[in-house]
Amino acid sequence: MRLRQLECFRALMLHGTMTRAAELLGMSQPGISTMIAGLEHETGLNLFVRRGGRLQPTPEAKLFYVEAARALEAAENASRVAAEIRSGRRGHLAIAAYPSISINLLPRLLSQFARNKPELQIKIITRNSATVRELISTQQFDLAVAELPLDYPTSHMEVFSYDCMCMLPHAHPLAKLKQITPDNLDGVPFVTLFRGDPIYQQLASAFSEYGARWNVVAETEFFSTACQLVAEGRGVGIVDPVVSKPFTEGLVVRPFKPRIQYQVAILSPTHEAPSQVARDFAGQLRRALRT
Amino acid sequence: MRLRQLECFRALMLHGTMTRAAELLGMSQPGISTMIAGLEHETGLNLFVRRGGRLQPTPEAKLFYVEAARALEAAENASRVAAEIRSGRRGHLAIAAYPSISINLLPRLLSQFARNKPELQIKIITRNSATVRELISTQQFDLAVAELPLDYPTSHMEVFSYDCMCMLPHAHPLAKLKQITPDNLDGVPFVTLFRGDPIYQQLASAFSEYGARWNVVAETEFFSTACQLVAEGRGVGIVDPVVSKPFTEGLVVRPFKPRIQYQVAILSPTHEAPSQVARDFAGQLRRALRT
DNA sequence: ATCGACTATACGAATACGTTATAATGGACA
DNA sequence: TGTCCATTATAACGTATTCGTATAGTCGAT
Repeated sequence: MRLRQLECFRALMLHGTMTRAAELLGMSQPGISTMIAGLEHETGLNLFVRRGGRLQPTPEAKLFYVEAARALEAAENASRVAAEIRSGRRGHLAIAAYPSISINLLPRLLSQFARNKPELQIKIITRNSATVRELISTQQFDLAVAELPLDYPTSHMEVFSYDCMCMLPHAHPLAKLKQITPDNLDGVPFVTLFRGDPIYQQLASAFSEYGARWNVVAETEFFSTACQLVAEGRGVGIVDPVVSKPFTEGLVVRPFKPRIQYQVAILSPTHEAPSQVARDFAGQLRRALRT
Repeated sequence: MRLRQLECFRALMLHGTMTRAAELLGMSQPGISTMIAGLEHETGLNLFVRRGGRLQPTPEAKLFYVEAARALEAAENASRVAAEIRSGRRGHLAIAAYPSISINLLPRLLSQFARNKPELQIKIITRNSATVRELISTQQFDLAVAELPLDYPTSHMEVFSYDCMCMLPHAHPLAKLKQITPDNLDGVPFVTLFRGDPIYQQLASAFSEYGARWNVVAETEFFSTACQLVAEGRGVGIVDPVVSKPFTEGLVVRPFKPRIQYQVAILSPTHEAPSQVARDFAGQLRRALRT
């Protein structure tokens, strides 16, 4: 039993004559005739009685039609779903990300990506970078974004490195400088990430290298929190130029020397091949993180 | 998208390798390979990644599989239903019949016919012969059984004629005769059908022809009722030899002269072709009525 | 009787299907 | 490292299916 036969059968049942069914399916009348003959032969049912040169569906045809239509619809549905999957309109996209990126950049990118994809199920789970690393290794997510370094390296990792910028409140006197160095900040109230963070360590050695006093007045977990403190005038601070950009609105941002490196990475599952949607979105994410 | 492709896809998803899928479907491995390649090409989906010379289903394949399996099952179901229809295991059989036949013979035949046909829906509607005639002309039934004559003739009518027999209570003195004539029954209490019935008229002229006194002590609507009265010893009567046979158990039945003719007919819908089940059962019925 | 609308059959070309033979790939193991 | 084993992919080829055109047959209506 072939789908084409069922299609012809349905058209014939719906339109009464082979000639019209043929028009509808864009094929010739003899084509329909042979299709129907084949279907009758294969099913062993007399689907039509030829009376007066016309076809009349038998009771068997009416019974069979119900199932035939159902099967056709299921096949057509499968086709449609294939198209949806292909175009990324259907599928699921579970992303694990560390907090800073999942607050603003990720949802912004995702909602743009999901436009025109009504059947796409999106999940964002926010965890610290270590947990993200674990989640992706247990294949629970299609894509993950974590800060480096990770406890142990992963294959399928795409790294993005940034040089952190110095951020100052709007009317800060140092805003006139093109570039900030630790000696400019000697004794200036400073908002930084926590002691355990690589950023903290890099800053500490930068200040000691320049022989400047690092006056830490606040430690935060995220850049976004630090940005808010700086905006409130609590001090100056340091921030990455891309992921945290949305939080530096209204602040003055200047290059910082020496280089304070901040790295994030896009991680993919190792054992399972990533889905097309995941690859597509990874592309979007890559473009955004490269900027 | 062809069903065969979906079949191969399913087998491959379920069994992991093309080689095993091929075995399962009774075809060669290259056959599966080209089928899958065709499916991937037509749907535009990368269903499998070739890694390490093995196939690994992509997330897209898993999504698509759900719909593919559904479509396949629907098609297989249609096939199965076709087989059921063909063998008469599925369908409906609505029969209109006049009372005498629908009391015993029809249900007996039907239940025998419906054995091994679990999905066959049976309907028996009992009406007098005139109503039966109308029901069948309005195409409400697949088959009808009515007594003749009908008010107006119908095409697709198969007539069965019987010579009525005389029935006597068990120990009746006339039981010793091989054949009964009206003069044997001169003045004998007689149970007959109603005055409007052709049987009544035939009996009346038979008795008058033989110059015998017809002593009608009871009029009934059905032969079956008459039989019961005769069994109770209320009198003798007349009965058809086939349809009413089940009711003459324990009675003495003898040929009657002159011929009292009783006719029934199997009627088929005129406008619509009868279903295969209807034709099949008509055959059973014909055999039973001919006996 | 002829026309019009329809279905069935014959035949040929393109496509699909499924086979065998064979190449290519990669993992396991000595 | 090389060899064996299991797997997938490709090529070549015969057969079946599909669908077109041409044409014949059938029936009802005018």
